[in-house]
Amino acid sequence: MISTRGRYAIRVLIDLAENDNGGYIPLKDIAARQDISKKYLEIIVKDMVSGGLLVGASGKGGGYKLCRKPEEYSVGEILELMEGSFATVACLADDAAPCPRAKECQTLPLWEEYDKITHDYFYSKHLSDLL
Amino acid sequence: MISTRGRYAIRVLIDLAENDNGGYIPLKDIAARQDISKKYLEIIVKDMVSGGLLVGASGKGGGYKLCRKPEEYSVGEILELMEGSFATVACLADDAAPCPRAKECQTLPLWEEYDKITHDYFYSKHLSDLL
DNA sequence: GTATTTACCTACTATGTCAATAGGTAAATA
DNA sequence: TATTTACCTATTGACATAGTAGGTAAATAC
Repeated sequence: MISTRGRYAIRVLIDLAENDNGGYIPLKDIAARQDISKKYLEIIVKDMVSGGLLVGASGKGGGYKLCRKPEEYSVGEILELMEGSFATVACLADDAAPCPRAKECQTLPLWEEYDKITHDYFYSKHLSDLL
Repeated sequence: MISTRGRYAIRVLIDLAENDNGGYIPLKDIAARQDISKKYLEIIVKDMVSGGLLVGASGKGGGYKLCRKPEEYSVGEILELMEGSFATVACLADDAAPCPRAKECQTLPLWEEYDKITHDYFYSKHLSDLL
């Protein structure tokens, strides 16, 4: 299940793309337009900055703006950054302990194929497709 | 993320299919072979019986057995029963309150398409494919 | 008809994650 | 100097997950 972290991140990027005026856009405005708690968005946006999805500037006239063109953001990259990974079962998560049953596990290929479908779908979609 | 409820349910069905001897198989044996807590499996298996995935019989010689042929179980049906639904975002869950933003939401089609891909994938796979 | 084996039932619990909130400090501009 | 903004640390309530504990009811074997 994709959480608010990933979903809100995408909405922030859409908002920034559609309200782009060349300068920085204050989080207050984004939060108001998107009807999301500004305080909660701060946490999410902070991770987006450190993850290289956008840049921030403090002080008057500050705010956030995109650091790439919308077609250069894949949805998969955004979700993977915000959700950790989109592994659909625990044993395929990035930080999972190696499963001792993996070799003979009859369900593993099912999850692996689904993970691949998921990966391919979200990496084929870009921010520009959502505008 | 698919939880142990759905994953263990599939493993129980695989175990029953592969150890089918025409009669009932005690949960104790399934739990031992699959290395899953029998107590926890009781909860899962109970829901599988009430959901029509298998039948149980009490007493000596009792246990569980499949009530259909393996090719008549779709993975999608199993997961949907055990996980509630496999909606990938909260606003598409079966019990979700209608989202006031749905009409103008620019991300909704992204999630809807992914939900459809997920649905189609899991309903195309059957227990017989996993044996 | 008693002992044994099995399913089936209700309740409880530890742990972790999610979705925030609270209350600040630092930086940049007017 | 005042204002606006990002940025930082800590805390919280609600809920889900993955179990555990301790029983009762049903069916068969002897």
